[in-house]
This record gives sequence, structure tokens and C-alpha cells, in this order.
Amino acid sequence: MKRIVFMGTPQIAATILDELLHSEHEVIAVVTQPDRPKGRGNQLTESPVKELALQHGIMVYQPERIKEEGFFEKLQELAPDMIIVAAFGQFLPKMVLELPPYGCINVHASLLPKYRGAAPIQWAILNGEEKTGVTIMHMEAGIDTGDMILQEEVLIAPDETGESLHDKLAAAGGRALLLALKQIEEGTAAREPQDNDASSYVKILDKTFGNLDFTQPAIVLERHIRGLNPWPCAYSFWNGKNIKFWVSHSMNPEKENGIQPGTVAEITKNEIRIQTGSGLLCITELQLQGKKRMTAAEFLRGNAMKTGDIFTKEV
RNA sequence: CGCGGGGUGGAGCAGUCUGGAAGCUCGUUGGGCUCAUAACCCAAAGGUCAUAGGUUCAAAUCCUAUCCCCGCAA
Repeated sequence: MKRIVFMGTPQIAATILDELLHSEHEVIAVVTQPDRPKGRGNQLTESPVKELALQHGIMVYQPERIKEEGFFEKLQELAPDMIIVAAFGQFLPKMVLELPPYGCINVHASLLPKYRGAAPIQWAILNGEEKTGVTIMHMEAGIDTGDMILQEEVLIAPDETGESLHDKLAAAGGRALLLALKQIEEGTAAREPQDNDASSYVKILDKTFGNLDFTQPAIVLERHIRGLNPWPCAYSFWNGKNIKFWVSHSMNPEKENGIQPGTVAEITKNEIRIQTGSGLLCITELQLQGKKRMTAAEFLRGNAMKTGDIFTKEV
């Protein structure tokens, strides 16, 4: 493909862009979200896509809104053959969708029509799916509703985290995109409409979603911890302090013992076992506010957590 | 100048407010007990208390500056 404009923002988009840059396709410009204040000190931070594009000397556009004055004209001047979108974070107006001769292609991190929306990677883990994948599709006005070109499946491992799955899907997304481009150029690309009746949407995640509800079953909480690792991360409060949970497993799923959910039921040398609505949630890696991530064994050496202590939803 | 916590033997922490012998729980090494052990007992090694100045008879502790790590908010 000769003239590609790439639109994307976070790391997964950068990984896919990187794949594109190492192919024979020509990326003439990148569009990404404006630099935002981030982190301690509110430093203005460039998106991963912008960073990568600058390294390769590619022109970067950062419109606050795609519809803002003058941007469409710039796009017209670029005269892209195709626009490729991956986790961009803004909707494309119809006039943009219709601009390039080869259309707008989207890389989505799920096996559509399931998991349309903003956080398909984490939700696949949260729901205990055995597999997920990436879909390359033509874009249309709806959210992730366009005709599909191809998909690549990715299996979800028992210890899969949001991060590891993200990396797998990013790699798969790059591969699938290149294959789809090849098929488009050869004129062999499929164009399969999505089955709307089988579709599902997932809501975007925010920080508060990580606040654990210990009345849920341990098996669900364990997936919650994995799926939200490393962001937005599962947490709770102990002793007036925020504790993040990084690694855990569940045990005794059916055992009833009458202990209030959220209570520390057992402490072993290497694990903190918390009572849940059904079974024990065994924490093996965690992080106290202000401290680094550490194993439960390390944590227990210096912190006087004991059986009977309670985790709460608020300080 | 967004708010806040922290940097003490290999690890996790206490001690700092109210200056005055470097401590706890582990780990490591050696020895003992045991059928045996991740258990228990005994002993040992290991620290410029982040860095640089300053105050003081005396600083991990008080003052000043710098570096690094982390939580929250956005």
C-alpha cells in the first residue's frame, strides 16, 4: 500500500505501527491524541504512537478533535490511499471514513462481533474466556460494527494477565493487519458482515473498577486481579492503607466456613488467604501504597498483618 | 511549582517527634537435635543508617540542598 495514514494512541497501537513500519507499506503520517499531563508532577507526555513516529521521522498530527477546523483539509492534502486505525480514542466522522480510496481499516483486539468497545482485552480475561483474538475490519459509522476481513485467534493461558494478553494481541494484530493488506492488494480480501445478534459490548474500565468486592467468588476475584494487571489494577484497603493485588490464586471454592468476606482467614509463610463469598483468595504478590511491588512473604516480614484483619472497600 | 509515603547488613521493617552504644522478622554460613524436614535449638558473618554540606561535646535522629523509588489525583 502506497500512502497510509495511521491513527492510534496507546502501546498496542504503537506495536502495530512498528510492524507496519518494518513492512513494505508506506506510512506517510500519524494521527494521535494530543500530549496530556500525566504521572507525578503532571508532566506533559507523548503517546507511544507519537514517540515511535518521531523516531522514524514521520509527520505527526494531534488534533484535539478530528472534526476541528482545518484538520480534514490537511487529511485531504495528504491524500492517503488508506487510513489504518488502532485504539485511536476518537470517532471518525463519515467524511473521513469516505476519504481514502481503499477505505478505513480498523484493528480491534477481540474476535468480533464479541467484545466491541473500549477494553476488550481485559474483559476477555475477566469473563474467563479460553480464547480471544484480533479482528481486521472495514470501518463504518457504528462502534466496531464494520465488515470483517480476517481474524487471528489467541489462546488465553491460565495465568494470563492483562499485560501478557495485550502483548500477544498486539503482535497478532500486526501480523493480521499485514496479511489483510496483502489480501486487499491482491483483491482476495473477504468482506464478512458481523452478526449483530451475536454481538456484545464491553464498557471502558476506570480505576474504581479495581476495588475488589470480596463477596464475589474467589475464582472471579482471581480473574479480576489478572485481568486488571497491570492497569487499572485490583486493590483494597487494609489498616487504612491501599494495597494493590498483583498475583493470586483461589482455593476451596465450595467450602463454607461462616467467616465474613474480606477477612484474612489464614496466613502462611508465602500467602495471605482472604475469605471471599465463595472460597479463599490466596495473595502471593502485592503492593502497599508508597512501596514497591513485593511477594507476600516479603510483605509479611515487615508488616504485622494477622488472621482476622479485614480488607475494606474504603479507607 | 498538583497531593502524599519512602530510601537503615542480602530481603521486608522498627528506631527519627523527645539527638547520646545498630534493633526486629527472615535469609546466608557453620554446628546441634531428628527416621526426616520448609520444623526446632545454638553460634557466626554481614551496615559509609541514599548523597553532600551545616548545627552540636555528640547526628540514622535537628537544619539546608541534591539524587533515586513508590501511592493518589489528572
